Amino acid sequence: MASIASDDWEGSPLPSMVNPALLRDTPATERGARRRSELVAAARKVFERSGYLDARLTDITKEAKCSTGSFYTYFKNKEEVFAAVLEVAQQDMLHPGMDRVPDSDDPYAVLEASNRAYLEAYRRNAKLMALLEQVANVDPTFRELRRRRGEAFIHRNARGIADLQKRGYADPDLDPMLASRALSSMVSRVAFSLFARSGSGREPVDFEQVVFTVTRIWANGLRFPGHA
Amino acid sequence: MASIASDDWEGSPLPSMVNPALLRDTPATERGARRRSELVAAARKVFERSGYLDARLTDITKEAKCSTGSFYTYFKNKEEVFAAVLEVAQQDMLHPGMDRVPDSDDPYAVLEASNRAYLEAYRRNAKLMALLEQVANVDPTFRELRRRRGEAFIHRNARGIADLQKRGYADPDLDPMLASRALSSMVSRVAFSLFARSGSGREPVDFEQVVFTVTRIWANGLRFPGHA
Amino acid sequence: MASIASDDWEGSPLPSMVNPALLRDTPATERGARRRSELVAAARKVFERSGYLDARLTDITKEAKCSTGSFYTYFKNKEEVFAAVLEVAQQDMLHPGMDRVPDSDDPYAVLEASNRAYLEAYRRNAKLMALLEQVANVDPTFRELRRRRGEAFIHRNARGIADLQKRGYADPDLDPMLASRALSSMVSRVAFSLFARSGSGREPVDFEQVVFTVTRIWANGLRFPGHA
Amino acid sequence: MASIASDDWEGSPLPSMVNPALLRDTPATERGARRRSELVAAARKVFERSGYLDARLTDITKEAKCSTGSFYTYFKNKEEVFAAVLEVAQQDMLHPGMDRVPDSDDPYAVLEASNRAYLEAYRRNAKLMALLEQVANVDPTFRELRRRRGEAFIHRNARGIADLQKRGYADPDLDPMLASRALSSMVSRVAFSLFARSGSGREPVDFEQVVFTVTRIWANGLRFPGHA
DNA sequence: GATGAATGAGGATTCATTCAT
DNA sequence: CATGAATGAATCCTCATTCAT
Repeated sequence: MASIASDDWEGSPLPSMVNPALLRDTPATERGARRRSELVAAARKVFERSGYLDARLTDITKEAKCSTGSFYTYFKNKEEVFAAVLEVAQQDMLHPGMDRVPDSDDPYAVLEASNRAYLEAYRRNAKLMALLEQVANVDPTFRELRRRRGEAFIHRNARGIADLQKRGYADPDLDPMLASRALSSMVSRVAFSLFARSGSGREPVDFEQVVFTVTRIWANGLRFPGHA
Repeated sequence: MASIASDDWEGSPLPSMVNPALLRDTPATERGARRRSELVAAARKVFERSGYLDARLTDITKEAKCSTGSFYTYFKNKEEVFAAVLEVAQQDMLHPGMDRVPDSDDPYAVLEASNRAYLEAYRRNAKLMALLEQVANVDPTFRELRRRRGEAFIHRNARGIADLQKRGYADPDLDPMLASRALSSMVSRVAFSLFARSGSGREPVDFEQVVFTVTRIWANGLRFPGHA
Repeated sequence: MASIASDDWEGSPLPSMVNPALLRDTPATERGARRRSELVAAARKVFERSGYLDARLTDITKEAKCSTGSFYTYFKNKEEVFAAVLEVAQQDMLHPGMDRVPDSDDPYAVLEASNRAYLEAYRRNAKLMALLEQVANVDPTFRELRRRRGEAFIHRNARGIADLQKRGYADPDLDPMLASRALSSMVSRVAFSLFARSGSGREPVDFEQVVFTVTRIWANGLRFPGHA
Repeated sequence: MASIASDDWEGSPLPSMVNPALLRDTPATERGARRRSELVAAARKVFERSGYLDARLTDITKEAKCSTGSFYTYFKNKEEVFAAVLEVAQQDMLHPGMDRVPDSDDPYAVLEASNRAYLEAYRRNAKLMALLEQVANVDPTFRELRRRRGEAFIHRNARGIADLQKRGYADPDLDPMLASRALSSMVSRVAFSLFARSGSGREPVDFEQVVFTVTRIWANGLRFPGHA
């Protein structure tokens, strides 16, 4: 039970996070590769600054100091650059500290480490996650992407829960799938509301306490044994 | 502890769900009132069909069988009709079955009734909720509206949790505010993912089981006593 | 046998020459109708001046002294204005002098009158015909339009030829359909090459001689009797 | 009277069908020659597939498996490749069976053989002919090319007709030039409408019957003697 | 000679909002 | 109050051609 959030895609088991149909061939020359990177970086900057909808293609090219045409050498449209931005971000979101998770027998410890890793990654990429949320609510392609990712997590966590139930470590009355959906949603949503939202007057939260809280509720919720 | 979800606005304590600044005076004549209603109904239909962004004002006037100009007699812009649509929907979202909630001493029963009422209302207005989600991610006004509503719920539920803790009915190690945020998020997000998303291949869920699951996890999560 | 040309649409039996799908509703107000007419007139002028491909929508609106947006109030795109231009032109192309055709028993006289009427109409609308030729070679919609018109004529003339054959007035060895195609093509193509082409160094032709020639060849070709 | 169609260029008396100004020097190396051929072949394929206007230069280079830059080594622009394509096609259009035409005294036999040869060549190169038609209606250079060719044919055939008239074999009332224009147009246009148009629901025609029909009408039209 | 990345002018189209009738 | 025509700023995208490598 190493991943814990739904509606998200951290720890994706797939080689590429985004629909490969949205990605085209790698540039042939090195100059091309460099230019492409510049565009992706510029796009991320612009997206994070202005949001997906308000980002104009010319903003991106201006930021990348290149012509409009060059943009179209590498991407078909805004959707496609955004996919590329996500693709790059995936490197960072990919269980970066998962190795630190003790493969111990203590389900609580595993859960906590897992949650911490997830929340850290989320916080690091908060703006991008907010962006994804925005885009998913606007572009069917990314809505579907988000949905599929979420379901994958829910299924994975559901298997973990079923396993715990079998071993007598979790409330047997709960439907694993539904419980997984509820708990996974909880984590991802807490992350979103605490990190992703550009807080108007949001007071900073104690990160460790967030980890503790979601982990504790998760454990309690399933009735992990031995946590008086 | 009668309300349970965050990021949402069911059970709003405020007289009007939406920023009053967005609402203008009631039309003088009765014909005016009727025309306004027709426009709001048309707007809701169009919004639900096409989404907020893709809805054109002319779609709405066409649906309402009136002229473009008339629209501006009653609303300043898209934002304002959307506020009016929400305003109307609030009638239905407002704890419609809250009366049925037994004001018993059993926190579990109260919680379950509360969750059921929330989820029922959510399901009834699923399309509109999805819409609000979409708009909130696009229009700062509604983003702020959603945020404030959510925080209000979280605060209310947090008070309930603190109270239970005081009475020895809930895990004293949890921070009431954070726990509330987590659990409230869980419910609203489960509702969103099950009801609001136009599921491509979503299999229908057993509504009662959803109620049971979120309630059970909530109770477990807080360690309600006496639920073997 | 009153019509004689193929690949063309003079004397169309249909109420509207152009695909009705390309035409939208009539403007509601009179001002609208006027504006629409102005745009159609402007479009015709621009098309004849610059050709279909080189005509920019802004040229048309500039010529009509109205804004870009107004264009789109009445037409969806260039294709649609062009259809409207054709629609208007049809009034003039429609057997304008057909009444003068003596309904005599003399097939030759009928044929000659028919050819004269056709060629006159063609000459009057020469620029537009050249335009249609150009557009048909570029836009599938109009290619199909031209084809259907042409075939209609060929069929009609084929019936006339078959009738003459039955009455012993025409070479019985000829296949009516193929003969019709050949002769109809001849007339329309002669008209095109003499009138429609913006002649660089074209010397003017004697119109009556053209009428005589195509009629004579047509009659000879079918072996009308009695024309020593 | 060996050639019979106008608006076309079969049987060209000129060494090169296209304006020599459009053709540049032969490549020096053999590799260069091969590359050029590949480009021409690719261009023809692309033009026939997409039409002249929709053909992008990159489509051609992609088809030829070479770089954009290489294209410009051999051609100045689209116009120039198209000229090269025509140049190559000319080999095939050149009266390939003209030798088989019996140089008999029977004008009808000569005419029939000539028509057959023309129609065969047209059918073989149908797509290219449709293309030329398209380009001629768009590009002044090729419009002029087509016109000049057509006029050359008309003149040649007019001389033939005048000769027949002198020998008492043809209707003396006809103006040779106009009659030639009409009859030549007939043949080329029949060929175009039967072979060049990608027929939506075009039923296949009996080729020999086409030859017979146009020949018979031509002969009748001029009043060849002895064809009861 | 070959390559393919870079350029950027140019045109179509949308739709919220105004205002004359 | 109702109507619906008029407006035009604002962007996206194409693709022939050039030129550095």
